[in-house]
Amino acid sequence: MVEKTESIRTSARSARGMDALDRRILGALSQDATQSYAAISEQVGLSAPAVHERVKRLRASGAIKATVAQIDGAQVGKPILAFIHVDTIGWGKTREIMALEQFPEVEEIHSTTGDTCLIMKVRVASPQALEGLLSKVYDIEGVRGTSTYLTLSTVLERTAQADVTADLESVSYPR
Amino acid sequence: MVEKTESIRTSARSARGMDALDRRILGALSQDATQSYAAISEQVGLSAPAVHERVKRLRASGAIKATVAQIDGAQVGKPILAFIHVDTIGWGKTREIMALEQFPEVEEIHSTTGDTCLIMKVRVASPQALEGLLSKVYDIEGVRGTSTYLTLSTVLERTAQADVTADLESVSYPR
DNA sequence: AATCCAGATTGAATTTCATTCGGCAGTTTG
DNA sequence: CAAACTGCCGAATGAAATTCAATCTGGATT
Repeated sequence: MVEKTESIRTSARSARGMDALDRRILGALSQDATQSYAAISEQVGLSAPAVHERVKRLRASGAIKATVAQIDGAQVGKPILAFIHVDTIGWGKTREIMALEQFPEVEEIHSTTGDTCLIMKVRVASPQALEGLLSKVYDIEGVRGTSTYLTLSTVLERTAQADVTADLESVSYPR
Repeated sequence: MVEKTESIRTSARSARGMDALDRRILGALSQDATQSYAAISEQVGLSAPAVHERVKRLRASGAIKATVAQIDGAQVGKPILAFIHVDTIGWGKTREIMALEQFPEVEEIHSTTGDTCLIMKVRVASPQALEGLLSKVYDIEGVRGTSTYLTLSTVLERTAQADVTADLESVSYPR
């Protein structure tokens, strides 16, 4: 019986949805993850242990994928940010694409619609490094061509994703 | 005399460069910023207060731009990730581009080279939301046209930037 | 060449914070 | 209607961040 209740409890917990308080917590953490649970609890109107419990759940469910430090690329010797569009023939070549993960210069790889099938976001130290990276891409079988867009300036860059403005009125403040 | 020494001290501190230990600390924090200074100190071969001192400096210098939680877009109701290329006529229209920052769906805006002048990374809840966003872009004066690339799957997504492999041998371990 | 000075590191001390525990209210289930 | 479960709060505990004084090292000045 004990095992049965535990399994039911677990499934009920994982099936639980996300409410406005969770989204507000995510919004706070997506802007500054260094603030204490006490500070967040004041913003969302909960106690610190309650916030901690929810954050733990959000981590377990994968809603919070990771907590990381954002590094200024220019200060670590990689001032060049570029987007590379890769034109590929057919599919099933993802194994070789995966090999690009070995290069720390590659920050993102997305499979997309459109005439170009792959979009890469790379950050390199020099034009030579970019050239070397492009040659590696060309070596991949099935790559028809590439288009590179050098970033001249970054106007906006943020990670905030939780939309808080939707249901603020549904938040219940205690006391 | 006293004032002179102080000014020299300040300038010397801010002009201080970044060594291999700083890069290793950045590498650790860019992968997981929740780990304690004690854990990082074991990785880099320093004491915990020394690591803390360096991290504080890295924050002040801007090398660590922020520490944020990475949110799973799909779990917060925004499953659609897309890149929008904006073709603009001339320049000086950045004021109106800045207005796009008001939309939480817009995560990044880069001014780039190539036939398209602007690359945007957006995360929206629905095709309708994407359509609404595109109509806002079209309303901006000087926008000639746009190209949208829907992300089918994200192969790689990371923030690690500090290159550690470069100068490991130059790291000096105390004692 | 020797002395002095600035910066960095260390280990200990302090304080803040994360984490756990018991108890209670609201809600759902049987 | 009762029982159980979920989620919250307040207090307590443990660990971690943060500060401090003292020491060491490297470099510049005299």
